[in-house]
This record gives sequence, structure tokens and C-alpha cells, in this order.
Amino acid sequence: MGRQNRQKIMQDGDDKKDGAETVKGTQTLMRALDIMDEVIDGPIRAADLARKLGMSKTTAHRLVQALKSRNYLSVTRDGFALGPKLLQLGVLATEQIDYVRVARPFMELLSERTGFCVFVGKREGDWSRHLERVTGTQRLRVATAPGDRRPVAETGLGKALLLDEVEATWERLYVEAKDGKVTPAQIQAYVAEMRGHKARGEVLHDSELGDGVRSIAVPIRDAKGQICIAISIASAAHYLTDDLRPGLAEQVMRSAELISGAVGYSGPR
Amino acid sequence: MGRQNRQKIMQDGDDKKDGAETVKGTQTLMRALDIMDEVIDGPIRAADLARKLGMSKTTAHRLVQALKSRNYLSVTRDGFALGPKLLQLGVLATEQIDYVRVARPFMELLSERTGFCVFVGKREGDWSRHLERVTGTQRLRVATAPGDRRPVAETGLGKALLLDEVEATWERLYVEAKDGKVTPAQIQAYVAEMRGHKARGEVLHDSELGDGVRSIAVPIRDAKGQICIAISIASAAHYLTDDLRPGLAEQVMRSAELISGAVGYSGPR
DNA sequence: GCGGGACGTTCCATATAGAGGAAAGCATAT
DNA sequence: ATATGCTTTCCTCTATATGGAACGTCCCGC
Repeated sequence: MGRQNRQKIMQDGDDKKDGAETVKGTQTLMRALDIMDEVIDGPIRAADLARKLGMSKTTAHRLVQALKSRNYLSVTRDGFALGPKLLQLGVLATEQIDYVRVARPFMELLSERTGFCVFVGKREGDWSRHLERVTGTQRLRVATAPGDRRPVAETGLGKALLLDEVEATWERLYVEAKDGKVTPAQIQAYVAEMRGHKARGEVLHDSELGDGVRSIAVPIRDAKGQICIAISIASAAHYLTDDLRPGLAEQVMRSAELISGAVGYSGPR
Repeated sequence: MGRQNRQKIMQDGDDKKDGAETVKGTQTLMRALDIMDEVIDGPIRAADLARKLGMSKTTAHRLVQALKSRNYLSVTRDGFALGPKLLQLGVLATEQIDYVRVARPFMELLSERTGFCVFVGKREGDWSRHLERVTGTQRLRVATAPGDRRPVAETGLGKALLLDEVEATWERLYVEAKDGKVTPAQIQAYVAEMRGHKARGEVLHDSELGDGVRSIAVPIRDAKGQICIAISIASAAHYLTDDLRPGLAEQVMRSAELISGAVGYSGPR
């Protein structure tokens, strides 16, 4: 039985035996939510649900009727599908969600594993805003504080936030960040560099302030597949060396994927 | 015990989304969904949930933990909020939903109450596509069939679909529909008319084909607040007279509101 | 026409899942 | 320090949810 898009989303980060921790005394609810999970894969008939989930037809029927009566499911020609109530909840959840809160535990984990400072930030128009920081175990710390705003084109976090943009936008933002004082060759180089980042899905950035700060940044995607925030690790280039880089990039990307999953991203469609 | 249940009035054919119906044997699920409904209004603490919903703190706690473990809820500084799972479900529901199927029962109701033909249609670029029709009880029927496509600016349904557009767009589409053969005065008149429709949230349209067909159309909004389809009633101007119009418009608007609600719209924000 | 299979629905006796009281932790306010 | 309010755990008892059985309906093949 190809079970495929079941994703386990970490919630609090500090559960020793995460696994299948079950809140007891909620069989009915859990079964109903199992049904929702099956329906995610597309319309399905009640009898199939009963089989797949190992419950009696009666129970499947009862739960499905209950969910339908609340508009969590709707009836279609070929079985039950996700219902209109979820549209409402989805939109409201989009408004209520606090990306930083979701990302926090993952940031701590990443920081713990790598020892580096971890940041998340979001895009504000042509700017990149630092939202949260977890300081690593290293003596050397990157000073950027939550709240800081920098031109989106010239930070690692910012570049990650731009990966979905078209090249013309990269160019425009780069020129604006440099206040127009750029040569065509520099623009060329910048765009080429961004192209490389995009291909790898990961940004390696050396600070242009000459302070020797280097960072690896990766975008995080929301339920709609759009980049909503980005995560990065940063340190002195002295620590974040070229030979460490592949392994670290791998870890940052994995963290980003986990966070993306936790905010509802379900892969490119 | 042995309670005799003689409540068996509702045939399955016409379930109104009133919410009064109760599927028995699902207390736990229903309570959990009640919790979701409360959380919709914003973050809320477990104890408040218990009070509002008339359940023990223990029960509220258990359900809330269960919902959290499935990511239907998330914990915030000031209580429980909608969780990331809903982002995923919301997006998927958006893809799966069949507006016509949702609208159908409401169309039938409206047709039954008014006696007129009822239509729904959606916008396809600069065109309006008729999606579904429910023929009324009147001898005279409007011939427009599902599948028909007309310039969006020159049907009642189409105009309703345009109510959110800026005036420049109204003008452009009107001119295009008329193949450019319009005087500035006509454009002025058209835009003024649309302004009136927008103000009332309802379109009164007399066919420009000279066949004496008149319609009342109202837009339907999706969970994001955007106009996704529109509903209309149509008949000969002879039947759809000026004195009937206010009452009919009222009924069409109410239907549109109900359908909007059924597809997740929750009012202007 | 008839019989068999699949699905949705209703009924009912029963076991068990879930409700809630009581009380222990944990904060933040007075 | 004491108090107030929230979360969390434990435990008992019954209201609740469960699944087998049976019925209605549709569709297919014979």
C-alpha cells in the first residue's frame, strides 16, 4: 500500500521519543483525522476508507457523515473530497500563522548541531528583515540582531528570499542596493551568481562589508509553494570553510525542508 | 435507555447547510470541531474553551492536545491558534473544490422560490463562461446553455464578475466587447452604470441583443474574498418587472451570500 | 429475467473509550 | 509570602462509540 505523503511534522522539538506519541482518549477524533489524511490524496469512497484504515464500514460511514455535516468533507461523483470549511480555515490559518514560532525549534536544533548562529528573515519589499536569531556555541558571534533591515539583494538571507524572482528583478534590486554605482560586468556577475544559487537551491554569501562574515541561506516555502521566509547560518569565513560547506549546506537545506513541511508545504506540484 | 428516534425528516437529497443536524455517535469529533470553530476567532486558551463550550477542563485539554499532535492547532503565547496542517489542507481544498457542485443546491432553492431560471458562470479572461443552469417553473425559458461564452462586459453574469475591477478595466472590456465602435458618451454611461452596480453589490442587466431578456446577477466570493463565480436569475423583462425587482435582488443576494459562505468566504476583513 | 458483488445506510447489544472530579505542578499577579 | 488561574496527570464509572448483521439500491454479467 504505497503510503507516500504522510509527513511527520515536528512540533516542539524536545520530545525524546517523538514517534507515534498518541494522546489517549481520542480514538474517534484520531480516526476522523486519519480520514482527512486519506482524503488529501484525492476523492475516495467510504468503503475504501474503511479498508485502508482498518475500521468497519459503519464507523467509516459515521465519521464521514459527521465530517460532511461540518463541511470538512464534500461529496463528489467519485467519493469524498476536501470540503469548503477547509478553504475558510486555510485562509485564516495563513493570516494567523507565526512563521518564527514554527521555525524556532528547528533553528535551535540546527544551531546545536552545527554550532553556528542561525537566523531567519523575511522580505519586506526591497528589503530583508531579520526576524529571529539563535546564537551558536562559538565564541565568535555574528552581531546582526532581530529587527535589522538590509537591502534584500546584498545579504545571504535576502538572496535566498529572491530565488523565485526573474533575472530582471535580481538585476534591478542589485543596482538599487548599490545605488546605481555598478558596472555592467558586475551586474552580469551578480546575476550569474544568483543563477548558480537558484540551481543549487542554496545561497553561499560573503558579506560585502569586508568583515569576513560568510553565510549559507536557504528559502522556506509556505503551503502555496511561495517563499515566505529564509533561514541561514553565519559565521566568520575562517570557521565556515570551503571544505565544511557542502555538509553544512546539506544541514541547512534539511532544516529548511522540515520547516517548510511544518508550515504546510507539500512539495513542488 | 432505548431511546426511540423518530427524527427522520431530512431526505438526503437536499441537505441544507444549516448545521442543525446531528450525526449520532460522534460526540468527541463534534466537540473537537467545535473547538476548531472557536479557534477561528483567534488564539484562545484551553480553559476558556472549556467554559465557552461547556465541557470540563480535562476534556478541552485532551482534545486540544490531540488536535495539536496532528498540527490542526498550534500553541502560541496567548493560547491555541490554527495550526500548519490547515495551511496544507486549505491549499489542497482550493484545488479540489468544485464550485458548481457546491452552488447547485442553492441554485435549485432559488429557482424554486422565484420560479426563474438560475445560472452560474465564471470569468475566463475577457469572457464569461456559463457553467450551470437550473430551469425555472415558468413557461418562458432563457435559452443560454451551460458552456456558452460571451464577452464578460456584456452579460449580467459577466458584469457581476467584474465588480471588483478598477474602472479602467471596465472601460477596456466594454470597448473590446463592442469592437471599438463606441462613443465616449457610451463609455461614460457604461462605467457609471457599473459604479451603481458595484455600490449595490448587485447587477441589473437588460440584454443588448434586443430579445427582452433581463437578469439580476450577484458575485460569489471564495475564501480569499475574491470573486470566483457569479449567480443570476433571468427571464423576460415582462416577468422580471421593476416592482418585483427589489425583492428578487434580495433573494439572489441572499443565495450568493449562502454560497459564498459554503465555499469558505467569511465576510470582508 | 435472475443472482452476485459493491456500496451506502440503519439497527442494536456490548465493551470500551472518553468524560469529568480531584488534585498535583507551574506560572504570574497581589 | 499567599493567592489566582492555567495546564497536566490520575482514576473511576457510564455514556458513547463500535462493529456485526441485515436491508436497500444500483450495476454488471449471464
